[in-house]
Amino acid sequence: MKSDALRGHLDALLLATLDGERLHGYAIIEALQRRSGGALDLPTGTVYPALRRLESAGLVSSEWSTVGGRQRRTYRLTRAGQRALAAERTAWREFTTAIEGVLGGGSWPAQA
Amino acid sequence: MKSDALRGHLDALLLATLDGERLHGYAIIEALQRRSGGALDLPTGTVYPALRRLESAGLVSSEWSTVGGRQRRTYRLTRAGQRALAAERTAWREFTTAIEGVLGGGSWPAQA
DNA sequence: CGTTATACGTAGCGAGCCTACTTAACATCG
DNA sequence: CGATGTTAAGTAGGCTCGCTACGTATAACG
Repeated sequence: MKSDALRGHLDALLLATLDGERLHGYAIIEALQRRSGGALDLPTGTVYPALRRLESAGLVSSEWSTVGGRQRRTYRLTRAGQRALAAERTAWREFTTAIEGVLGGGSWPAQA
Repeated sequence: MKSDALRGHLDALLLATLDGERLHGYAIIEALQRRSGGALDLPTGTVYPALRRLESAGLVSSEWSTVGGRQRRTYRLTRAGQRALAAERTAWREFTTAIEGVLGGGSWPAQA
């Protein structure tokens, strides 16, 4: 998978991963792998800064917890994050509809 | 529509637009608007350089034709371009499957 | 004690789309 | 005939954002 295909959709992925559960960064990466059937394998250098961005945008919040001596920063969605997630899902549907309108028919059977 | 959502999918759009018909740049932009239901309104500064890239990659070829004194560069898919389009369509399906695996269920009903 | 896995993080690069601009022919209106 | 608008093609430069390449630290395992 081309890596710039993700452009503009990363936030939606992260928000969706945190929908309904609290996870720390490393676990988010693993959850993305699992849910995408192995297609998404995001490097830490992609995910951690993105989580920071989301936090400073007020869409997620985080807490430090020390588990077995290791520091883990656990994230969860804020109220605004849940709203943003809903908006992202709508935007995703509009986006795929637009692209598939073009990719779709190929020779394009006019109005159908 | 966020403009960077397009990132990495523009080539697929252009190739698909040229699938089965020969168009010049301006007409490609109009065709994209039409087929996407108005959602895609790409500026010339996006489309023209992209077409040049595709041409130097051997995926499209172009011919100058002078219509009423105006120069029009008409593009069409090459054989390699048709193969690339098929690959792009497959990649698109994989991409959306991956994203929807994450966005999809929300609280994620495990295996279904 | 060395290596691997877990876990977090930053600096800087690069691809690629967009903004802003330029050029040019023709049509229409005043 | 000059001005304005439409069709048509193009380039230069900027900016965003994910990625590569690092660096840090603890625990587990041999």
